[in-house]
Amino acid sequence: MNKTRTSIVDIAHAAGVSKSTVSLVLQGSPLVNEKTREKVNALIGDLGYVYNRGAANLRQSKSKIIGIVVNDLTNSFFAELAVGMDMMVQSAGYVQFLAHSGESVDRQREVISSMRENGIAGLILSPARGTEASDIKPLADSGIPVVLVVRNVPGAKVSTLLSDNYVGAKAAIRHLISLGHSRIAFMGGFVDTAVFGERLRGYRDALAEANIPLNEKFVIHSAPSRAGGVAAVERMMVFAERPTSALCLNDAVAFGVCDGLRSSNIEPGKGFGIIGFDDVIEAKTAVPALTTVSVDPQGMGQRAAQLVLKQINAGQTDPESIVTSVRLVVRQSCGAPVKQLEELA
Amino acid sequence: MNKTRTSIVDIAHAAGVSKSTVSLVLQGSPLVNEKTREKVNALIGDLGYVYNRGAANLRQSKSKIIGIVVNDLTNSFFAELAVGMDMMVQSAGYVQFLAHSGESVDRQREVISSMRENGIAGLILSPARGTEASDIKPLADSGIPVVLVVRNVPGAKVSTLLSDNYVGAKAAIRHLISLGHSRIAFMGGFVDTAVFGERLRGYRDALAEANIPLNEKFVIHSAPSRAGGVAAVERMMVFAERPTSALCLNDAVAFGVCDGLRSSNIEPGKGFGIIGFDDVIEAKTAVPALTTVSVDPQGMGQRAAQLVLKQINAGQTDPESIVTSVRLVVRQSCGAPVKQLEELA
DNA sequence: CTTCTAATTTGGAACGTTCCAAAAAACAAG
DNA sequence: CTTGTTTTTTGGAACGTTCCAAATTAGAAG
Repeated sequence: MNKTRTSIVDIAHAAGVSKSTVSLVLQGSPLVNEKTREKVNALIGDLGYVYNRGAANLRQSKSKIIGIVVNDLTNSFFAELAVGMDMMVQSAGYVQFLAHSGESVDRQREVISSMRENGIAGLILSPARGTEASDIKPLADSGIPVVLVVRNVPGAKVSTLLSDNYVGAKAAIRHLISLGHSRIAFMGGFVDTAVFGERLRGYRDALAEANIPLNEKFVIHSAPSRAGGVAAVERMMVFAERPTSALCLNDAVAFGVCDGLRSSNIEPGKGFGIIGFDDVIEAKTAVPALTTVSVDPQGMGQRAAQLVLKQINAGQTDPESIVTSVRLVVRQSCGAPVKQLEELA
Repeated sequence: MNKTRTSIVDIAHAAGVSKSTVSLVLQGSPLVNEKTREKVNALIGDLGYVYNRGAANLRQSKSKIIGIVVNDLTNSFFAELAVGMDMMVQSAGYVQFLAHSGESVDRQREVISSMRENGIAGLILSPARGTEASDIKPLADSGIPVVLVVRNVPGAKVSTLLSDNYVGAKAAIRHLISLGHSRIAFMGGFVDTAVFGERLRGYRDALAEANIPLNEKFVIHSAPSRAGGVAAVERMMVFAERPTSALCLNDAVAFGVCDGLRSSNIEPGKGFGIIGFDDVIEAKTAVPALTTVSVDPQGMGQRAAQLVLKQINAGQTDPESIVTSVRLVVRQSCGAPVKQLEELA
């Protein structure tokens, strides 16, 4: 309703002091007299003053905004990641521009440039598939800290926070082997992503380690989604010699694989061992409970936020690469005889 | 790296014109000569100038930022809602502060006030449980359009966009009755939310309509989550006379109910009919595919964004209340003999 | 070459804050 | 009552834009 919002000079005038004094009060400076501080604070409440952070940012040429771009919010792994970041960011007194790129690099570019115009202090990016170093370069060059999370971008000279995909996949396969499986599939994912490559490498090496020959047909590509899992099973069913278990690219695929098996009257966890990757919240409550490589997305989000906040505060520091450890959580879907926990470094 | 980012006066100087002219170019004004426009645009590219929207906002005392607060991003219904909003907001040339309240009113209050300091043009709020009208009042009073989505807040004099929970629930129960069920449960949800109340009312009325007496025990409260669905089934299993089907508060609960039934060796869709509410993406691909009341969260998000954008552009308008229609999507989980589609107004 | 009009450009004030150097006030000591 | 010291307060410039009224330039007509 108010034509013009009340500003610092309005309350200064009302309190009979200068705007500088009010500013000092706002910043909690110890320089002001206790009496004036109280008077000013009272007026602030009465007049319904709201601080204009934009103006402050302009003057100080810095901001309290962190940009976050996530490739797919509807995937609960990334949603949890976002929630973790949110927690950290808010409690550090920052706010976030949180955007969803929907795996579109164009969209992502637009969003990043819009964030740039709005003056972000740092950016956390879970890049869309096909993101190139040049998409991030201008931002990074202008001195804004950038943290890449979950997926790496080849050639980008910025900080990264990735999970240990190789070790996780290897541990999962070892576990399946220890349960007596030898025909083990790898399901889901597109070949052009780094995550897929690393997990596949873990799969291969673990098989090699156990002298199990690799059957290329057992690497079944599909969309990294629930629907993709269903599709992968359909593809598998026509094989003459079928796998008896599978490591899935992620939990979404694993759930899809369960769905697909049921459609073919195979009971997941009994007739076929399944291991996922990520450990989203539903993994625990699903039936059968999903054996999976836990990545702790929420914790990862928090760490990413911490990292970017650290870099903002430190001015400019060198890019840092963190690999977060990962652990296999054994539940029912792999058909393990007993419930047991295996920890990894 | 640059000590100070290049501003409008830098390019003005380089181009040998005044800052006003550059500003005109930036705004795409038809007043500037084609030659100067080109020269300026070239320099903008060369010098790596980035527009400072904050400064512009300060001058014009308006902003291109929309605040969005969602109670639970890890619930895929709300995640999709957020994605829908995101699409609309971005394509209107706005950016969004998207925050997650985690069902905490305190958190929500903090977040809203922080958004206010940062100068949002409008707010879309999917309120945390227990939100009161007073939490929104100051914002609305200061003339910032607020749209409440999914959940209403009693006493708040702002626009709302809600789905037709009553009609949807009624349709679902009618369908179960038409399949021959008479012992129908209502599962999931806490009694203090409006959504729960409306859906429950639809359940009651549909039963009354068919002269089926209401068994209070068949209304089984639980958390509105997958885990809550599992819990509800456990509670149900001890009944002497058990329901043969259930309407669930939402899809998450419905999936949990499926999980719970399987644990008790009941095949969802065969031994027990299940209907969800929301129609999240996984509903279609799950096994059995979930019969559910489709709310189209993404579309709802888009409409909410449109509404708030409309109000921003229109200056101040009266609060508007929209109820979005809803339709029953019949799939496998209700045990329907044939696949059929029933449309509602 | 004037004069008139249309097209283009331009200084400065303003937006709401912070920062700085300096002024004013309060207090202490001589 | 000085003088010195400490505490508190204060104008104005600055941040990067937009807006306005006014100035300048270009073009047309006489």
